[in-house]
Amino acid sequence: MKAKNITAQDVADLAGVSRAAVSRTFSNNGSVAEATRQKVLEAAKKLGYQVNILAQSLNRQRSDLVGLVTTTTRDPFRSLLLEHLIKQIQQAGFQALVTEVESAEDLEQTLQKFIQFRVSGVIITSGRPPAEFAKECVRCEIPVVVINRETDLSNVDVVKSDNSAGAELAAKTLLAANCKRLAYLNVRNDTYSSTARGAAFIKAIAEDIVDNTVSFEQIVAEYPRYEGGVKVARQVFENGVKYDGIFCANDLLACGFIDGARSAFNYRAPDDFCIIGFDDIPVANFESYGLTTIRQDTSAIAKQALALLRQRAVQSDRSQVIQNINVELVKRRSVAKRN
Amino acid sequence: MKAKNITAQDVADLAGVSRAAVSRTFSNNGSVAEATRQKVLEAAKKLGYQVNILAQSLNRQRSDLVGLVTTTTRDPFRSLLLEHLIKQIQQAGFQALVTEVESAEDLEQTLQKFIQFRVSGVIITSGRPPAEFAKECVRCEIPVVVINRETDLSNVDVVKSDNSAGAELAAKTLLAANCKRLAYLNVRNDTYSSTARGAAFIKAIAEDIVDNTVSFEQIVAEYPRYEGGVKVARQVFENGVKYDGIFCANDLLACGFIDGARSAFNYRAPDDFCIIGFDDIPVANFESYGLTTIRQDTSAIAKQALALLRQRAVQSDRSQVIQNINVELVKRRSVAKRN
DNA sequence: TTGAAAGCGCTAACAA
DNA sequence: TTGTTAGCGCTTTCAA
Repeated sequence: MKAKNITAQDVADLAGVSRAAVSRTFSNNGSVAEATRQKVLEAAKKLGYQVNILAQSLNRQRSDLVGLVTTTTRDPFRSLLLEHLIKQIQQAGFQALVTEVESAEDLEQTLQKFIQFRVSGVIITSGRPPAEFAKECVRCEIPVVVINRETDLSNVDVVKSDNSAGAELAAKTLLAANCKRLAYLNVRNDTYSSTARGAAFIKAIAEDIVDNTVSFEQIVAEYPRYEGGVKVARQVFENGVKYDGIFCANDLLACGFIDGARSAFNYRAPDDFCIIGFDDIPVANFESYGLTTIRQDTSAIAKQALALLRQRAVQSDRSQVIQNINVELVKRRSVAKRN
Repeated sequence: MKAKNITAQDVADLAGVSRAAVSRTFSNNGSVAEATRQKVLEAAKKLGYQVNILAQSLNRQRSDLVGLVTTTTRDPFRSLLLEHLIKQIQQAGFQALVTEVESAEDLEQTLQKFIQFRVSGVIITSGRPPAEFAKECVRCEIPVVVINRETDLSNVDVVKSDNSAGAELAAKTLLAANCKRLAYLNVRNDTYSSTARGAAFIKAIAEDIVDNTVSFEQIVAEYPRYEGGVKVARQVFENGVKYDGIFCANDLLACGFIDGARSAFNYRAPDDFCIIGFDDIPVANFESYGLTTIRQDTSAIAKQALALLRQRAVQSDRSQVIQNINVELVKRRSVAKRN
C-alpha cells in the first residue's frame, strides 16, 4: 500500500481553492490574493506538498537545469573552476547537471542527454562540441558556452583566460629577471590553451631572440601533470642547467619540474633557474614551491559563463562572443633577478 | 516563427505507426516488431527526435537523476571523491545533479529541490540531513546515502572509510618507528571523521601511554587545511621539536605542518619527526613531501554508495547499513626508524 | 504485435 | 483575483 503522491489538486482541495491558485502561489506567477496565498501555503505545509518540477518543466518546455561537462575533476585547476561554476549556476537559480566525459563519444552522449532534459544551458569545459549538437541547440534554443577552448561554431560563446596577456607577463618577468636561456615547457598532447600560451610567449620574446640576446627552446614533456614535470626535468637537466628561465603550460607541470630538478640534481629555483607556471592552483603557494605564476580568475570565468548563457537565452541569434578574462601575475620565490 | 518541438507523435506519423510504438522502441519496453522498430528509428533520425525525459520521468514518477551534495569541491580529497561519485552515477545509468552547500540551510533547500525533481537517490558528502528530510524521503521512497559522516536516521545508509583501522595503522607504524612523543594533529572545528581518527589513535596507543613508554598530546590547529598546518607547526616547535611522531587528521594539514616546521626551524621529516597523514591526496606523493599516509579508497566508497542506493531502491524498508571501507597504509619517506 | 485512451502533475490563456 | 480548460510529451494498461 503505497502512499499517493501529493499533487497541487490535493492542496487545492484542502485549501478550498482551484488548482490554478496553487500553481500561482508556488510559481509567484500571476496574481493571487494574500488570503488565498496563505490558505494554500498552509494546506501545502500540512500535506507536505512539493512542486513536481518534472511536470512544471514539461509544461514550460524548459527545465531549470544547466548541463556542465567536465573531465578529471580531481585536477586542482578544474576542481577550482568547477566549484565556481556550480555555485554560479545555483546563484542564477539553476541546478547543475554534471557529467564527466572521457572521450568525444562520451561528450556526444552527454550532450544528447542534456537536450533530452531540455536544459536551460550547457557549459563545456572539456572536449569540442560536435557541429551537429550545435545545430540541435539552435533548434532547441539552448545556449552553449565553452570555457578555455576554441570552437568553430558561431552560435557558441567562449569564455577564456587571456592566454596571450599571461604569456606576455611571463616573458616580461623572465626577461626582467635577466634570464637568457628561455624555454616553454608543454605536454606532448597539448590543449588549446597551452598551445596559445606557448605561441604568445614566443611572440613576446621574438625581438630578443632576433637580437640574439636570449635563446629559446620548447621543452616537451611526454607525460602530463606533476609526474610529467618531474620526468622531463630529469632528462633536460641531465647535463647541467640548460635553461635559466622556464615558462610552464600549467602549475602542476611546473611543480613537478621543480621537484624533479631538485631531487635529481639539487638544482633549485630560483638559484639555478627561474620558473613560472600558469593557473595559480593552491599548491603553487605551498612553501615547498613558492611558484610565481599567472593566475586565472576562475570566479570571473564562471560569472561570465553564466552571464553569456543568460544573454543568449534572451537573444538566441546574437553573434558569437569571445570573452577574454584578465589574468594576473602572482610573484613568488621561483623567480629572482640573475646576474 | 519558432520551430515546433518534435514529439513522439511526429515520429509516429512519419513512420506510419502509433505513438505507443515509438515509446516502446525508445524505452525497449514491451514488444515491438523489428520492422516497426526500424521504421521508427529511421523516422526519428530523419526528424532529429529526442525523447523528452521530463515527460518520461513525469510519467514514471521518477527521474533518472541522483542528487549529490558536496562542499568546497576544490579540496583535493573531495574532488577525488566527487569524480568517482559522478562516474559511478553515470555508470549506473543516472545523471548527477550536483549542489554545493555551505550551510545547513543550503542543505535543506537543496534536498527539497531534489525531492521536487523526484530524484532516484541522494548522496550526501557534507552536512547532516535533517530528520524531516529523511521522513519525506521515506514517503517518496528516495534512497539516501551519507559518506564519511554519521546520521541518526535509521533509513539512511552510511559509507565511510574505516577510520579506526586507519588510526591503528598509523599508531602501529609510529610505534614501530620507535617514536616516543606522539601527537594527534586536528583542526579546531573538526568533523566526524577526524574525531573518530583521533579517538582510535589514542585507543591504539593507550597501553603504551599507561606503561609510560610513550607520551601523547593533542595538537589543535586554529585554521584548517595547509595553512593551518603551517601555522600550528610554527607555534608548536617554537621551543624545539616537541613530538617525534605525529598523526594528522588529513594530508593537507600534514603537508602544511611539514612545510611550517621546515621553513621556520629547518626541522624535517623524517629526520626530526615522523609524520603520517590521512587520505592520500596526490600532493602527498609529491617529492617535496613524500608523506606516509592512510589511503582512503575513494573508488570503493563511490561504488558502495551506488550499490546501497540501488539496494534500497528495491527494498526501501530494509534496515540501515553502515559500510566500512578498507583503508591502506601508504609508506613514504615521512616515517623512518628512530634511535 | 499493435493502437486507443487514460492519465502523470503542472501551467497559462481565457473568461468570469 | 479566481476558476475552467486545454494542453506539455510520454507511458502503459487494455483490447484487438
